[in-house]
Amino acid sequence: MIKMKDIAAAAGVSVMTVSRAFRADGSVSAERRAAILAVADQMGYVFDSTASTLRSQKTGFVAVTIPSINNGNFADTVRGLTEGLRPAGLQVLLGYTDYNMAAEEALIDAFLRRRPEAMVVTGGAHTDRARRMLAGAGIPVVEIWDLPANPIDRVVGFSNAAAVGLMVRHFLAVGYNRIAFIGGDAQRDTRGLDRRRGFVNAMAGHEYRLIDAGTPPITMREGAVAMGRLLDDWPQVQAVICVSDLSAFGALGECQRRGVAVPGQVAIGGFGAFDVAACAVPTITTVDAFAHQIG
Amino acid sequence: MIKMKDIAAAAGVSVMTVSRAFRADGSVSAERRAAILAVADQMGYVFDSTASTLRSQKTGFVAVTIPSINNGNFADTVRGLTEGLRPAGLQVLLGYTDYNMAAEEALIDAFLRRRPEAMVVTGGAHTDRARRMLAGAGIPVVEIWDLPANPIDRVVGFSNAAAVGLMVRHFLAVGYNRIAFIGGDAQRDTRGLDRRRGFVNAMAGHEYRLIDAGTPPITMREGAVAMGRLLDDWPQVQAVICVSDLSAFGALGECQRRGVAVPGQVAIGGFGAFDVAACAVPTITTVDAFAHQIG
DNA sequence: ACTTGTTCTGTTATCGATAACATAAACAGG
DNA sequence: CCTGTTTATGTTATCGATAACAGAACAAGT
Repeated sequence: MIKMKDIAAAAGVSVMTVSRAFRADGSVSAERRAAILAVADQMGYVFDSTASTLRSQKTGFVAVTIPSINNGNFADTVRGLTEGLRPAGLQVLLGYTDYNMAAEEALIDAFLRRRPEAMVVTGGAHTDRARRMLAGAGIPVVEIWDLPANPIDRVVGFSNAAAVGLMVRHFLAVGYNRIAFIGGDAQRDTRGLDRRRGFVNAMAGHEYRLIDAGTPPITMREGAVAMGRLLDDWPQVQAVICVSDLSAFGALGECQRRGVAVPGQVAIGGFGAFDVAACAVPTITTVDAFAHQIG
Repeated sequence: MIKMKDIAAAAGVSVMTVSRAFRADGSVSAERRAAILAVADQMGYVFDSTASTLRSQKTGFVAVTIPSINNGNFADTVRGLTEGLRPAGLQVLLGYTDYNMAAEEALIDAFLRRRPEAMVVTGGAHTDRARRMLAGAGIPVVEIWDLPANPIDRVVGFSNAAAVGLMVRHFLAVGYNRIAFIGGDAQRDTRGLDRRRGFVNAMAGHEYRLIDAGTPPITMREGAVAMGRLLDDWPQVQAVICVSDLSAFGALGECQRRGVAVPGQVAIGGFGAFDVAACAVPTITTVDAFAHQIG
């Protein structure tokens, strides 16, 4: 592999001058710089940022962990991050945790070895070791999509509980009193848990049911299955709030297959303002978390 | 920041022994290794892979470019890649191109500077410079989701044209003769273009329409708009094939809003076997590209 | 006792760039 | 014409780990 030394020799300058020519900070005369870049291009040189990184202690990237890449909300957040970091010359190093705190810990560990200049993690719940690693990394840490009780460093998020509370109050105001919540089990998805908690709190004094749809992320299919169970167990249900629009869409489909009128007989709400909520017929009531702006 | 030298001093061994202890290749006696790791853990040491990378010339990651992260198909492929590379100790460095060859070139350039051990790119169409960079990088290059006429190196893909041809023949066999294709404009998404080409070829001798739904990726909303235009212009249409399940779902919604029976009056086909195709009521005919297995 | 091999640890040089410092030439102002 | 400043370039040491080589201690086989 060709390196700066070779370019320097071919261009008749020192290695340092080549290095400066690549940095484009104006400290090399214009014609010399052009000549160096031409030589480099002609020789097929590719800048080696591994060496640059070691000496300058700048990796030029920000590590980001999200629960799942197959989720339009987190994808939007990552797009926002990528766009926001680009002007600063920073790239996003992306990893996903599968809604699993142990996997998150392993990912954070692996990322920190690569010396990111900042770290963005989704949610405020982490293993103790993960918290310690993040706190001791000496870089900015941002927790997103949540409002942790004791944040590690910075936070860009919202209260998932309050957001669902809003929807519950909306449904109650419209006249639905018997409402169910479809969500995942308690172990993993803490944002989903917060939403459930928000639901339970807001439903105080009203009749409600909680349907466990399995292990997060709850898919469309799982939403449909859960909706079927709900309709079997509690036919009087007037409205359903699902942990996300995807499960809400599955629930909607199950209603349609059973001939249950939506929203005439049962109203359906979701979370996340996914495209599918707006394009479904009928549309699904949802909460927009402004995923892109979080990024 | 604490480094190996500090661990070595604290543990009373040489730096090299600490390095070996971290590699866990059995070349350090078990008790000494345990002692070193204990010291490192107690001192909060975080391995610095930027230095390791420079000396060993191994970065431990594979760079992957996909058109969009907000797409279940590519997300599945990335999951497959991540899982497949994990046993080899390799991580995925992910970037997205927004279906834009110039952006892809910039991304490939940025990735190659970081010295990935292999490179995976989606599709077989690249700028000349991107092709040259990939071919000259001295690492394995894999083009996926396509069957390029002249591959750069390795290929894991399928013929998008042939896949849509299958669906056309299926529709013709079922008795639909007037079929339309909803897809993106010609400039960017070459896989979408291939699908359109496959449609046109398979429809030879039959009446068909091509609806331009805008710039890829075609969203659910754009699919709905395109379907509206199609129904206005060509009410006799019997079946529609969309460039992906997302636009197909949008098209389905438009039919439902207009009271057009699906599949009674118009049949709808998509591409990609997204969850939404199976959960929609009625379901959407689709083609499964085995996205996870490609990864 | 001697050779050979295995296991464990240490020493030195190095990966490819850049920070920090040094210097020569050009320039400006009095 | 001199001095102080700016501009453009070069020299040296260094980032933090690991490859390559070397050697000591010990076991096993002849």
